[in-house]
Amino acid sequence: MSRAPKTHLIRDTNDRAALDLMLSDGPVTKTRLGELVGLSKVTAGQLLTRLGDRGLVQVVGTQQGGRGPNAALYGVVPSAGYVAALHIGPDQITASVADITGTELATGELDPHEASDPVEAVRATVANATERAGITIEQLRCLSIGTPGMIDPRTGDIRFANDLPDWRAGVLEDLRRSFQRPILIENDVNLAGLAEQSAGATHGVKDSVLAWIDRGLGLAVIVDGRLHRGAGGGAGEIGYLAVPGASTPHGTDSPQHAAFQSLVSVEAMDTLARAFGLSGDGVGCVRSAVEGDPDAEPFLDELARRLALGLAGICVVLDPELCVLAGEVGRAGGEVLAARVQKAIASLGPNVPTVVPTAISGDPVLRGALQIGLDTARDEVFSNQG
Amino acid sequence: MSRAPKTHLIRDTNDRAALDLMLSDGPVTKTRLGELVGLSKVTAGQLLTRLGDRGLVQVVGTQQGGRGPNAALYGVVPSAGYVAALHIGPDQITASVADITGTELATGELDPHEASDPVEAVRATVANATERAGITIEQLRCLSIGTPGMIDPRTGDIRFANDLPDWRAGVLEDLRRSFQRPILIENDVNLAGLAEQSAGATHGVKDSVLAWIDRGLGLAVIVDGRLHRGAGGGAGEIGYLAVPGASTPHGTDSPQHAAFQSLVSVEAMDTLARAFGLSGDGVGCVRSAVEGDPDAEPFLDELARRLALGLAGICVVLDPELCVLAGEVGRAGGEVLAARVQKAIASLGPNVPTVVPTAISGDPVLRGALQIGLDTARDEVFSNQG
DNA sequence: GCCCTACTGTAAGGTTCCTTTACAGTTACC
DNA sequence: GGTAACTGTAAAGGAACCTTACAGTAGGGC
Repeated sequence: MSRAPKTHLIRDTNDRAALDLMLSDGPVTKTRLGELVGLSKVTAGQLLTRLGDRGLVQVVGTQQGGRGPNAALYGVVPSAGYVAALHIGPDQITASVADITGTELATGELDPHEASDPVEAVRATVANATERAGITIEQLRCLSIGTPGMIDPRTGDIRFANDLPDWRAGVLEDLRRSFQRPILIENDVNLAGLAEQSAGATHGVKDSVLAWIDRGLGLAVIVDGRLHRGAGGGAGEIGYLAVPGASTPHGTDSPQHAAFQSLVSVEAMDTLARAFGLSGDGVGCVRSAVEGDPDAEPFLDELARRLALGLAGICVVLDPELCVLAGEVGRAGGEVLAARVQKAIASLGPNVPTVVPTAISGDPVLRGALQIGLDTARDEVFSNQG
Repeated sequence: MSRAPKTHLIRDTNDRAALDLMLSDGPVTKTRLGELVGLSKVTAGQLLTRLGDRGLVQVVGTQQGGRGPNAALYGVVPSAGYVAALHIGPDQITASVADITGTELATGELDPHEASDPVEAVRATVANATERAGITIEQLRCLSIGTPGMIDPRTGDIRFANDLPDWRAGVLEDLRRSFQRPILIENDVNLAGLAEQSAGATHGVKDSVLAWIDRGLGLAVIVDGRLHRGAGGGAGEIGYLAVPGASTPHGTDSPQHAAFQSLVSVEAMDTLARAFGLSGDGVGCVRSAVEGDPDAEPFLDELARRLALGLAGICVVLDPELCVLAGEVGRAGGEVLAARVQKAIASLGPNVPTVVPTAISGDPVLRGALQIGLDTARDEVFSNQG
């Protein structure tokens, strides 16, 4: 350990606790801040003066009502820093810009086919969003990016993303060089899991999983309140999961033709719907079934059974408290599908989680990306090192 | 956050860091302690005086060599506390007594059929071990117990243990009443995983799993350096894992006839050995194969293939860095089996951990139980509350 | 054999950070 | 109009750590 003055540590900790508190609970008075952080009124006042001098907090109003003078309310200065978050999909790139308080200022979009390479695509989308937000790219403290594929947790770089041919190892370095600031790349499903945890169905739950059922299949694993990425960033790649009734997967081919992926996913469900004599695509049939169409009932049961086959294995390994169904299929299936999946899991093993549909509105991947971007931006802006 | 004097926290932290350091690195001088904990020589001296007054550390010798006066070496007082650890098996109960430094003083054994109930069995075995260690039961700060079955992480009580009919919910309460001190009950496979992590193959590894292949089948999941128990304590009950090629499990029957358990385990291997025309039991055949018997080769290959079918699913979900094969089969299979399992996993999915045999000698369950017992005893003895 | 260097261990004084106490000033309620 | 409850600041104090200083001890070089 460093021989550094250890007493600074406690002040830094208190400063950061106060900032986090103002971010989560909104503006507070000196006295209330002291109570919440565990400091005396006097020390809380000194703390706020200090943060005010650094330009991080300001008086944002006065508290009305109650006896005595109207206490000043202190809040975090929104312009202390900005972040940009992106969701990279095969056919669309979405960006969102927010200030340090987490307030979303503007969004931007781009068709990736319009850009020659990832760096150009990111730069164009971010430029679009920052312009609408009325800030410059230079004011961004951090860029966070959600993509399909596997990210190496050691380097933070992409290992491979099947659906995005241009996004391969080295992209991180290119982006860092181009933007000259922290860049975070994270798997899209993992980000959806983080979004669910910070503002959705798994909020406050220690151990949970989020199953992403869409074109691809994925799983976000939350253990003890933290996202588990795995040694090589491959945790949750359940498209490859061997499931009884599917053909045994082989090698590291695309999971499209392997295992769990062959049973569920949007494509597999289209096929399944036809097999049940239904018209329309799989997701449409899920919606019909949820809305009460009796013809689509057996189809929904079979879908629940298939999902349970894979999820039961996951529950046997992890025993999560909660299992969220997300992605287009999870959202379409809603409470009805979730209840059936839970029942089917119960028939397959001893560990039965509560199964629920996602509770995030909007794009959960973008939301999660914003989350991790804000986390690192705050670490940077609020730290006393700079 | 309590309004309590926050400044005590830093002193307590330093005291504890010093104690942990003396436990892991052995006796140290004042000056060296200061360097390692990050304190000045003066403060380190005050710290040691304080801990000496509390009877926790003492001078255990002097450092020879080097200039100047021979510095006094300070170490933790072994008699500051004792713990007992137990491993409950269907046919044998083993106990081990250690002092607060982790030095094992004595062991004891008992045939559980000699005792009328769990409390009696534990009391008799512990009495045996403490007597041999030259201490009394009253000197024990904590008892830790490893059993098969599921433990509820909320209450710490047993939910059920198929192999131990007398060990059921309520045992924890009975033991607490009888011994009037902290009692910890933990799943045996989880304890083996902890032992492996603190002194075995997964030492220093953040994400790992330990597969226990014996009469029963189990998995210890270590995520980010910490044991993952699951919401209901059911994480790692992989006997129920659905695996292609095994019959689909059903309900919460004993896993004996279900899924992964039906493919591997000592009994399944006996059957498998006969099917391959081998004489002797399954474990014996594993040993023969490892020692180079060509007739047993195909048997070992099939065993590795079966293990990989289940482990591949686990790797797809968790992507561990290391996978340990433990239990009687894992130990017998050694490096040879581990290498084949790793190769087989590589053919089944994208996440391939390093597969190794257990590196713990002796009873890993007892070792793990001692570990958690020492952890809580130290928390208690070293805390400043009492 | 002597001196220098490097180390131990303690004493004295200083810094940082937080706390309590005190008080002047402000507002709501009775 | 008085009292109670609150805000915000000033002054004094305590807890924990730090540096500096110094007396004393052991090894190494000449």
